[in-house]
Amino acid sequence: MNRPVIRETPTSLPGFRLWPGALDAAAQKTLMDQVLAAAETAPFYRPVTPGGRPFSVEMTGMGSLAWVSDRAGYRYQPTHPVTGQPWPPMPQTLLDLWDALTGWPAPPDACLVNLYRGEARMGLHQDRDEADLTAPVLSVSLGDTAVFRIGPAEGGKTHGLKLASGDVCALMGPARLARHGIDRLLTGSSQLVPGGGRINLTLRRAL
DNA sequence: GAGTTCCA
DNA sequence: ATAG
Repeated sequence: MNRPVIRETPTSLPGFRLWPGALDAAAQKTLMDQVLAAAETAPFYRPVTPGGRPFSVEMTGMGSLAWVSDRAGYRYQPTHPVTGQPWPPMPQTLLDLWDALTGWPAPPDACLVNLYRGEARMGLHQDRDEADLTAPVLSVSLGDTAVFRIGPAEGGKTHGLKLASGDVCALMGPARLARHGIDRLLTGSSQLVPGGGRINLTLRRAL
């Protein structure tokens, strides 16, 4: 990355790690441009749940695999569901960030790109569609600040925190299966995403 | 606003 | 049935 991580904020949930401002403005812009370039060939689309209800977020992906949802269920697949083309490659900056922050010995093979605009949100859920549930999940926030909600895997009390552009967080170890979601955006808090909104990059090992 | 339960 |  252009710039090393400055600090890690302690959190009350063991295994949930937060690096506020891990990416400086220049690194955010570089990454934003890379995501927009990827979206030229892998356009954002709106998935549906297995029950046929549309998501409020739009999605695309990068890397050898990306997570998709449709009437057939949840899965990782190697191609864009609309174009049928392979996902664009994962930017090297993301592979470097994964190495630097997680130290996991194998690189991520999937990067889900979620676009939040307006009232878009993501209900509380667990990431459990990956083959190896011990590998970390790394999340990069770009654009508008969002209220992120997280709580224990077993259920119980959750708490909300703001994730701003350039913040990076991880679910690892005992927090790997933590319940988490996005309550709402603070619309207009950033100008990074063209047309406004927030883009979240989620790096995972799907296989 | 936060947290729980239910529905499908 | 699902991250709705």
